[in-house]
Amino acid sequence: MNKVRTRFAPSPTGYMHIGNLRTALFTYIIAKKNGGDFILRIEDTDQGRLVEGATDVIYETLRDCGLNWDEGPDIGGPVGPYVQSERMGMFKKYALDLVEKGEAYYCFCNKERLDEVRAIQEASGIMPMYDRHCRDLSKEEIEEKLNAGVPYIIRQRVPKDGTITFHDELYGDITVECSTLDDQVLIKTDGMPTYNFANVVDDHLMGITHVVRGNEYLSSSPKYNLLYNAFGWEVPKYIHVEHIMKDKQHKLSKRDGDASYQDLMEKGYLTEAVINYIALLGWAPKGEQEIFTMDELIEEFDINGLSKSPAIFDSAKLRAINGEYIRKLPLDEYAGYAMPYIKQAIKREDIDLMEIAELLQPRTELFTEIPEQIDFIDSLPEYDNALYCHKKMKTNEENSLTSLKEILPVLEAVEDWTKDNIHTALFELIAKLEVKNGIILWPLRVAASGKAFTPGGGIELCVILGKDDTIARIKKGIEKLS
RNA sequence: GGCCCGUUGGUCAAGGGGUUAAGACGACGCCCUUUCACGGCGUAAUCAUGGGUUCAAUUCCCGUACGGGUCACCA
Repeated sequence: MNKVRTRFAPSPTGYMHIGNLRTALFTYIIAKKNGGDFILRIEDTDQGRLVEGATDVIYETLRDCGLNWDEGPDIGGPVGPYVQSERMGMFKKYALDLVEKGEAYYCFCNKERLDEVRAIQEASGIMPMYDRHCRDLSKEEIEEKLNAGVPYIIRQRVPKDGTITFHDELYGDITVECSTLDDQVLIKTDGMPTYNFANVVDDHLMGITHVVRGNEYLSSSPKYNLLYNAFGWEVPKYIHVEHIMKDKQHKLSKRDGDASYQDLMEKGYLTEAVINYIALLGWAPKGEQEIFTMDELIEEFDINGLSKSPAIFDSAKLRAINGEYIRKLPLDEYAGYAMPYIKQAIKREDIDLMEIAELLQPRTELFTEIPEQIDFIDSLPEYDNALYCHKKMKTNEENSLTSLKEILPVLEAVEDWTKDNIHTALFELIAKLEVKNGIILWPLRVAASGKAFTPGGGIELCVILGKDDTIARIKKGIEKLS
């Protein structure tokens, strides 16, 4: 049995769409699961879309994600070149070979005639298709036009009737009528191959055994098969994967700023979490485990778990997975990611940032949200007295005022401002007053932060803010409530 | 429009002729906790629809609706 070889063949657009990344992931996993090779081929023949530095985006993203290729433009390999623009010269002879076999033919129709034919077809409501005007030209006619230098293209000679069946590993056998298939162009007027033709030839020449690609190619697969058959080449295994959608109707799109790997990185997601999440989008593991390392994914992956319908991208789920990854991080590593965001919100210098990081870690789902979580530390925000009212704590503005007044002298009396000492002092107060913890601690939190939700409780806030600031904020609270 | 593919809770989805139709996220409730979060425990679903086939269909077949894809000398 041949060694498994898969390929990822992106166009360098300067942008790594999340759907493409997922295709790359599955492609990589299928190769590795079978002990095979993962090949990177850059399809850069669309001059119109060429973007400076775009290939680097592909390299960086793939490397970040751990999708390391065994052969590719930068590292070479036995079946290079791996950049499609450098392969352009080699296709014509394969097309000529097909002409020789009667599987393809010269077509001398010019653009004008083609447009005309199409216009008529559209007007009469039939599917636009080449009318096969040049399909049966005699040898002499062809000779003559060739000698006269008439521009030509080469078209595939699709059978006029009968059916063609191809097999997809996920969808099974799919059969279509040959009569619905166009005599597609293989070689263009400029002598260059069309995408579909180049793809078939490249995949064969590179020994690709499993073609993993987006579902949009499902419809053109019959033509691919016809081509493989015409050459007498072995057809690779096809695995068509469904799209990732924004909602039921719309694909994830560039303009919404949430469709690329880079977008997600900017939003504060971890690479591992993104990979883990997109693996789960449109693929279901056998067991109940959901968090996977790359090695585990390779181990667990099974084509049968792939979904045949589009999946909607759910950022809430991604957040949750991201949070899980963040919580598992060792504190120093967490701090490495979080510190820039912490520093963004905290400018005062009497704060122990590491302590903040520790408090923040179990409460972080997105690094980018850190600043707003801790913006109360530098300066107490304006807040509404309504915050003092908490039904479960049974607090209201009145008893909060009383509590703050009780708290003030107690905290002022704390000499050594440590968590333990503050804790002891406050709980002695709670015992003395014979009230529930929340009666004292909820007002304290609100007065200290001006927020209902904070990293850490009232006591932690006291420690972070320091004695002077804490006292000042309590006084402010008393003032507001009076 | 022709052709191809699909349709299980708000989302990702398991399952696949007889089941209490998994699990996760989200939501809600409770417990734990000095609040939030974390953690723990719960609650919520006539499997798009109409016909068959069958003792029995969410699972098989056909139609309908809805959604997606594709119909270039673009990749």
